[in-house]
Amino acid sequence: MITETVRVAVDMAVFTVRDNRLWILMIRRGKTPYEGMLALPGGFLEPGEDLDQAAYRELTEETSVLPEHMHLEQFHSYGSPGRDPRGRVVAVAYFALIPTPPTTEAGGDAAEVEWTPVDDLLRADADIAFDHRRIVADAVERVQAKLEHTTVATRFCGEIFTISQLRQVYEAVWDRSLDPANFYRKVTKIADFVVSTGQTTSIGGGRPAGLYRAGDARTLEPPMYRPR
Amino acid sequence: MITETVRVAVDMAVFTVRDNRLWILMIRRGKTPYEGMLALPGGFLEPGEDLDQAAYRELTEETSVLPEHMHLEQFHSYGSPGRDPRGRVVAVAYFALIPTPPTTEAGGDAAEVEWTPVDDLLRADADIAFDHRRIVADAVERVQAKLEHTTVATRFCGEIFTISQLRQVYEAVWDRSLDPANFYRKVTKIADFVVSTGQTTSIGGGRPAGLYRAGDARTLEPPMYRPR
DNA sequence: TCAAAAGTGTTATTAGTACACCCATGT
DNA sequence: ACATGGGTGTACTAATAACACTTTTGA
Repeated sequence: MITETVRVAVDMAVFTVRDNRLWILMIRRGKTPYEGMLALPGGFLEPGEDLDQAAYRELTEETSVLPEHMHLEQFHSYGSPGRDPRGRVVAVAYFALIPTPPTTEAGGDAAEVEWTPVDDLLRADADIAFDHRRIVADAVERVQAKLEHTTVATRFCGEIFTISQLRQVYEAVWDRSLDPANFYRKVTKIADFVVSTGQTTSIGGGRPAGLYRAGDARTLEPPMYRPR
Repeated sequence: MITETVRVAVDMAVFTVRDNRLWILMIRRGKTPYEGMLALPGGFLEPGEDLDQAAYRELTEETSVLPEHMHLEQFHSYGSPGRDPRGRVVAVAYFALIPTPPTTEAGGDAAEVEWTPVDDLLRADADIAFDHRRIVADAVERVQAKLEHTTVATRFCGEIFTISQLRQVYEAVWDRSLDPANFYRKVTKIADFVVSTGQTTSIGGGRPAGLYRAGDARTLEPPMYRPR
């Protein structure tokens, strides 16, 4: 049988929500190929390492976020023969959801890290390396679907948040505006999605909002269907 | 940097529906490791080959089914360091949905091919090689979810089918019984899910059933939510 | 007092569920 | 005639959407 050297890489699509928009962490490439273009952070699988471990390692090389405050999930693998001009690379792609505001750590390449609004990035004019435009688009779709029947939206918020902030997460990811009243009722009625802390906050005018933290539920019962 | 030889394999979870049950195609292993145990069909990625191409090649080595009558989709990759005792193997797993009754082709290993009901296979007593029990379980979950908002259930039927046969597919995959009357109305109301051929059939007693073929829709609007 | 955001009430519409009942065939 | 599955009617229930309205703060 003919053999071919294949390398396995892990590519990360790291998302956060800020200013009512969905942002993704990209790297400005400093060397060929695709020098000067935007690419997803990532790296090669190391000996003895699980895929999930590699993804977590790559994530912590770029950001400082505790495991319990984020969501990390594999979503697709990419292996077209020509996807990397340097050789045969199969990329296992992950997405991560982290709270806002994220702190970008000085990990050697820190100066090249760029947070970018996803909608801007996916418009045709952005220069994106490799097949990473497709990977980003796939990741966004997966995250949108994930918010419908899981509780991962809370991973975009900090430990404590208001229902309004949670709604802004849904609005940013789905790119749709939602009725605040109906959203409030639905979210607070779902068992163990959010739990009240009893405290209130008064940032940004208006009646103070109740403060909540993420509950123990991992799936939404019933789901939050996005409007069509 | 330390390098390690990694091989990329494609593993296939091939499903069909027969006798109101979901079946999966497994291989009885003829050599070590895991000799005599059941494993998913699969093989290594070949030079210059895309992942989807490799999956399709593996599928046609085991079954004879035309691309337009099946559904083939990647769902997860598995890369634990110890998952294959022969060395480092990252497996990209696909599921395929093919019509019933499937014809198993004589592909050299034909004698070792075994169609197995999924529920039997996942009961604890079955001997399954590698991490393939987990892969099968993941595949089943993905297929169940897929039937909710896509039209792939029609890939289990032949070119022409009755609404009742389509319902039996849903019942087998979801392992739940559905109300025939409500199912009929819902399915026929969704635009381009199924289209009537104008013909009827009279297999198995009772009033003859209308015959339908799959429509052009790929997503279900509205979705078919499985009962909780 | 006014603007603004939080949260509650109310109603109309729609989707889902249960099940009675008629239809069209083979035996 | 009767059993069998195909297909229609209909009433009940639950989820959704729209929006008026009250509450509680800062300015």
